Amino acid sequence: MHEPQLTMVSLSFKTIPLKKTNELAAFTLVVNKNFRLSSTKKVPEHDYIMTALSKPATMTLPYDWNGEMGGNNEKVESCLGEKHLLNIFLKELRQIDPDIILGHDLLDFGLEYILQRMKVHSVNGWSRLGRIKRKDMPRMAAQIGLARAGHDACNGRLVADTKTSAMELVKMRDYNLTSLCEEQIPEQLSGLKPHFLYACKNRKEYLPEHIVEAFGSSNTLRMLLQENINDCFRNMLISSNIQSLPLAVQITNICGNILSRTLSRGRAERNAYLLLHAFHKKDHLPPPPYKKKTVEDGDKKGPKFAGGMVLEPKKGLYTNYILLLDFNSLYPSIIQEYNICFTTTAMQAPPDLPKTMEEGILPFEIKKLVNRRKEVKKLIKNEKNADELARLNIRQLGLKLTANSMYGCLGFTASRFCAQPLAALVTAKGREILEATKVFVEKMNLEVVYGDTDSIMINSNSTNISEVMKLGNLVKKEVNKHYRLLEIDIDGAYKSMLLLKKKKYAAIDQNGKEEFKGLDIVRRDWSEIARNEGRTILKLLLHEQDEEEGVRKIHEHLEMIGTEAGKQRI
DNA sequence: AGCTGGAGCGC
DNA sequence: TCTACACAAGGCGCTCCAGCT
Repeated sequence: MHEPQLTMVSLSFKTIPLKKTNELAAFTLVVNKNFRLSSTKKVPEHDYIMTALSKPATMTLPYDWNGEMGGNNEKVESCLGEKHLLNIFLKELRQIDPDIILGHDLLDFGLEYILQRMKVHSVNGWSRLGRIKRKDMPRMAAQIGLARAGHDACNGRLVADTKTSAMELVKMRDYNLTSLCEEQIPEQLSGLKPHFLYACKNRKEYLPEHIVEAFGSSNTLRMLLQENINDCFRNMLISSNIQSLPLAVQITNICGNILSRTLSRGRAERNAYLLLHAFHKKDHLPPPPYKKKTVEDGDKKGPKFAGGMVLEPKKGLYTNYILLLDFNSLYPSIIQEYNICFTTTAMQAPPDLPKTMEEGILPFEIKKLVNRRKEVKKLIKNEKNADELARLNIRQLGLKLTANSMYGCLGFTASRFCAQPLAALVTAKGREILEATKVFVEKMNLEVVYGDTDSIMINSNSTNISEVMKLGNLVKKEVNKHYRLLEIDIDGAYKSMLLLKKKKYAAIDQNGKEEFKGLDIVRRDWSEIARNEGRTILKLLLHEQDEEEGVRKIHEHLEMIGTEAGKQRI
């Protein structure tokens, strides 16, 4: 089917303090009338920009304000006050009639806020936010403790929220717009001017008092509005960099759910749709929807069943190669290997393996996802066209994410298909497999130094990488003999490793790449200096093959830090 | 000294 | 046809720290 051309607006706005709340002071809409949801293009396109500014209740506009941005003919629509501004906003929205609204933190804040301001001024046309004419506003957070009314009001349009999408797709410390710009806007992009990209990457944060100050002169006001315009482009750049829209389309195609919900809600609902379709197709009655039996049942803190196994680490500094093996997609594989399903397995504790030979619906669906991904990967190998390659890559990612989220949803009490006995059975088999692998590897006269859930680390007692890989291949071959489709693979080899505790280690791999896991230096609750110095010291230790020499260098470095700190230079 | 609860990681 | 209700939401394992008895 031909993909439709859609209209997208990127929305950004600024507010200014007013009594106990904030008043809407300005907004920008960047409009693109040729947007394609599946496009993997990295350079955003737009047709025009529209900016409007109001004279806030507590402010005056600069005496020489002429409503112009200067330079490139960008006009600013100047309004008499907030209500006027809101009406202009609705008028524009009506004219543009966007299919997609893009912005940062729109779902949990932005849209709700705008709706709230419309309510304050009793703005009549509020339902123009969406595509259904409505009389009564949906109830808002202040009334019922929820912040989804703004989204609800945008019915008929997709809301693409860079914060929500980034939280799902990329691991970061903070998801505020400034951090997203730093980390998710590329250094360079052919087709975009470097200085513009640089400006987008380095966002200027406006605190409420800075916004007030910006109204002091035409120049500073123009700078404020320019930043607001840039925020629109920033969101476009971030969105295309994390590819949240094409990925959402893929996931929605895979699961058969609703696109707007892929963009706004959690993963359990997508899984539920996939399974409901699967049950229906097989003409099989799905299990009754899971309902929490008691309040404690769902809300009680703490684990409801046992999870993965963590092997006791043999602590220490290793300067031989440590071989790293792990099972490919352990939990999805276990579901297939043992035919674990609602239709095959008794819901009981302790759980027991199914006796039936008939393939369950859950393993069948996972198998389909895995096989489809294999097909896509095959295509990727032979594809030369960059656009098509990007599209295929998104597709395989969607398939992988969907397969991997199945187990999580089995254990999730709010899921339609919550089945904790099944989740418990999956993890029980996982523990059994890891333990058996450890015992088996030790029987090969090899030393297992650590392992977590699906991985195992073996001391190779060798400093020769090709020898180590040979050993790895041997272990892999032997372990894989035990299973029908479960598969262990070589993940790499650590040239040196400092193993401190469960889930805490530092290492350098065969290619010189550093890995720091769980240590204080990767935790944000430690000061920057402690993290940096810890890192420096670990590098000294790991890169220095001679332990004594490493320790000497560390002492030297710490002396230096102590002296510098004493002089208050740090 | 020992507990509990949470934050923030790893998988 | 109208009103009230509630809409959020992958899992567990392992330190480590603060706060308490």
